[in-house]
Amino acid sequence: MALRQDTVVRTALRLLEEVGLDGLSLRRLAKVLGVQPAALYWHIKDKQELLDLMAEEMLAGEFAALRPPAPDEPWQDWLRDLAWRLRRSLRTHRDGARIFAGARPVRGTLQVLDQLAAVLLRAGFSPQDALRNGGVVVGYTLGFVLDEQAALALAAEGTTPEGVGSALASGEYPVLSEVLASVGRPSPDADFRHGTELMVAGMSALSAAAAGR
Amino acid sequence: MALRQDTVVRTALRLLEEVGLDGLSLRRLAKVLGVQPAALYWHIKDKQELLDLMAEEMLAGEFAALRPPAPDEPWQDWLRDLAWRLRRSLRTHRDGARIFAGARPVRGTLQVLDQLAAVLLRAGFSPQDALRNGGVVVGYTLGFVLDEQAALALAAEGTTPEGVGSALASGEYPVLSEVLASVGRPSPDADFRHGTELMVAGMSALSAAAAGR
DNA sequence: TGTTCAATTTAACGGTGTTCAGTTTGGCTC
DNA sequence: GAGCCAAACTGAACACCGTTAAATTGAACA
Repeated sequence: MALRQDTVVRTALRLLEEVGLDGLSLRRLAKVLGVQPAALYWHIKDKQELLDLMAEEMLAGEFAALRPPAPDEPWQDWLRDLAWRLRRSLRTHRDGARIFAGARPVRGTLQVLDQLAAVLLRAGFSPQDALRNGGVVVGYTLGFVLDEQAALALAAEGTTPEGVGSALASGEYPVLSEVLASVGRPSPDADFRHGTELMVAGMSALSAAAAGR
Repeated sequence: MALRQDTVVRTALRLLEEVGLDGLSLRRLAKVLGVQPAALYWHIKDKQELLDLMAEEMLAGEFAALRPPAPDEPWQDWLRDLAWRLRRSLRTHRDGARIFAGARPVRGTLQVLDQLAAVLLRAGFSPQDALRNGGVVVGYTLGFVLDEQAALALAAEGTTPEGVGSALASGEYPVLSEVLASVGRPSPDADFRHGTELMVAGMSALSAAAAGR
């Protein structure tokens, strides 16, 4: 039974879940596939290409049916939804954000940016602002999930023993530790919601300022 | 003459400029230092620890004298300045954003977050919002420079031959290509300025909404 | 039945992070 | 100055890694 590229990619994504990005090697992947390492090079050019394809596959899951906004749907709602989809597709694979960050611009990304630009244009933004606002959404979401998964990996390997805990307890960051204590353990979902609201509000405010001038 | 940790770190940063993150190996670093590879392990625990220290050193340059806001300085100005400093410190080293993204939370980051929280608190934000808004600034900036340097690396290795050019020309992304054509080559500085303005406007809008309720 | 060609194996090359037992070296005390 | 001790480094090895080239399988087709 011949191997196909997409089974290689899908298996790589499954293996990723077990071993993480740093543990993902072509030799290990080959072993899982029951094949010699060199055989992979028939299906992919590079390890980098494999990572690119993995990034694309990650997006494909969530954006396969990326609907354009319903006729009566406010652009704000559509944009929030897109940000959440993007976050989810990065989050559903271990180290997903790191892979995405290291991948060459993928078909999936371009498609997302394309739709993003289209919707924002129709919402009345200038081409320039449509492009930039789209970039803000993607950039922020990537940065957010990157932090999120870094914290997750840190917690997984040992309760962040000296990294953050003792640094905070050391009293070197008085405001931060007090704020953290008064707020309680933050909820990533709520934090991200805050971020999306912030962006939507910012876009409205900026375009209103431009229009009123 | 004995080696010291900070010469190791500084030399690593210099070497990084030549070879990039993917080309940075301990053996190569050892050769530059005129030392056997194993000697490095006297000064650092891990390659990861070296990367963490490099991330810290990167921030140290720009934030060594991070001034609190002047008494009469609006928080918006101070915040814009901080975002620009952060971006600059990531940009001044090749692959800086990737290193920062892969590093454990560093003293420098915590210090930045601490000051950020302090300033936003004084500006009248709730502890919760101060924390979240700080996270937005850091997350967005990281995501932005990540994209920026990825594009830079891509351009450096060969005019992005099939990656983006042909994909755009293929007509699969009509809106995006038209917008790109009409806008012209975007300026990263102007784009980032747009992002910071967006965030500042968003923060004001959100807190006004909360206050007026 | 013989040929072609996609798909894979075998074998190797040079490089990587990391460990460990031994050796040098510089500064301190006696 | 002699002796010591710990810090700093060497030498050699281990187990991996990505990647390449040539040789080999195996099935479809003429």
